[in-house]
Amino acid sequence: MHPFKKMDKREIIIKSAIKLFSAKGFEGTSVREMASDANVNVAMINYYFGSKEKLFESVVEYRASFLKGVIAELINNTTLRPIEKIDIIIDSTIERKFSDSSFHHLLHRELSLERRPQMRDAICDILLKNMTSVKTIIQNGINDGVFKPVDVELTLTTLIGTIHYLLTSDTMCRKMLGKPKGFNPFQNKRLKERLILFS
Amino acid sequence: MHPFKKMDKREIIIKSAIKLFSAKGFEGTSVREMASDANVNVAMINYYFGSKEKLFESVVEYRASFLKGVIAELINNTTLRPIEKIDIIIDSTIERKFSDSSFHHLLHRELSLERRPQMRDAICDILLKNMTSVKTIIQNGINDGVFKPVDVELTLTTLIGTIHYLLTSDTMCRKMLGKPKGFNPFQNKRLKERLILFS
DNA sequence: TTCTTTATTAAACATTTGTTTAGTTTTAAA
DNA sequence: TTTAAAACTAAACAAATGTTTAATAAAGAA
Repeated sequence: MHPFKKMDKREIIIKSAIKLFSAKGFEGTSVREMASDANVNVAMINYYFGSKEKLFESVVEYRASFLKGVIAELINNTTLRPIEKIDIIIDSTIERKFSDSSFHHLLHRELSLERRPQMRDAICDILLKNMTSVKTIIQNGINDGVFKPVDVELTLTTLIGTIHYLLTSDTMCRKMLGKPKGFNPFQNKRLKERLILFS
Repeated sequence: MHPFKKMDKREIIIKSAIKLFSAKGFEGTSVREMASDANVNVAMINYYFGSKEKLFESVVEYRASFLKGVIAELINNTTLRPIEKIDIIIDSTIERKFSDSSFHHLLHRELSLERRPQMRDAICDILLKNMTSVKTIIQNGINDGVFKPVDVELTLTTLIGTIHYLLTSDTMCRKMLGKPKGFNPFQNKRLKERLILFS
């Protein structure tokens, strides 16, 4: 459609979109806000992306392909022990999600809305892919007798659920743990070790 | 402001607001939608509530005072064992949240938005009250030597996080567990028992 | 009844929304 | 340099938004 397009402004717009969508939600952000944040004419958004919805899809696409490489490598790795693999996955998941928690919020907020179901399913499938991979690693650990024969799905759900909850409800968590604003619960070694114990 | 107001239509509007806000978010829902859903003139919303934001506040207020009684009773109860109290709390929390999961979504979606910070803090404090109570129950169990001396805050966070996650990401969870749409993970006895084990 | 307050309505209001148009500048290959 | 595609702009567009207004209907007390 735009075979000779420059990528600069496209990417600038996407980055502004990530920032504003994350902070204000889909309907809460106007194309004019995003345009001015990106120092770009309003019409550029429709020029590059076609519509606001398409821009959102591009945002998800832009961010979606970051973590999958880590897991893919670990699956085929035979030198690392299963528990070490889980450790790495937890580490990188936590680090990445926390370093951009507003995007994490955006994702799960849109995931919970009834509008735009095709978008929700697309996001779902992307996340599900990584989960299935982690499931394989845990299952391998069980088969090798390294892990206790736990309920794999529930273990995984508990694991992700805890991380997810700590991120989405950080305000509440901070209050509950009596920590000041800006406190990163995942920098707490003890907490991470306890999370790992569940596997 | 409205000393002789009838409560009928007010409540009808609030119920429509809960439904639509839950499904479409704050900005995603128009006052006209809510008015027509409640079979009420658009102006009635501003007449009764003053503004769309005030209506939202009323919605939160309307729903906020439902569960706190259960926990308050359990705190003073001396016949039930701590583990039984936790069981009851988990049961009622799960049942209530799942029976109206769309409201749960609404709450945590608005909790994650940066706009309307005073509203977010109000919601936070309400939820925090119940949590602190549960914390007390767990702590009592530890002091009496019934529970292992676990990390109370983290245990609680894990507990709530898992429930929260199962609710907010039900679509994904269902896919992960390979269950059909409409499957209620909390009807699964085994899952509930496992959750209780964490305490 | 009369009279004042409350409830309700349809219409208009001013903004903001996403999108398009029509025109201009830039770019780069021929 | 010429030329055609791409990048970009300011302005206008139609639709939807939250809110207000002005008027009327209903209700209840005097």
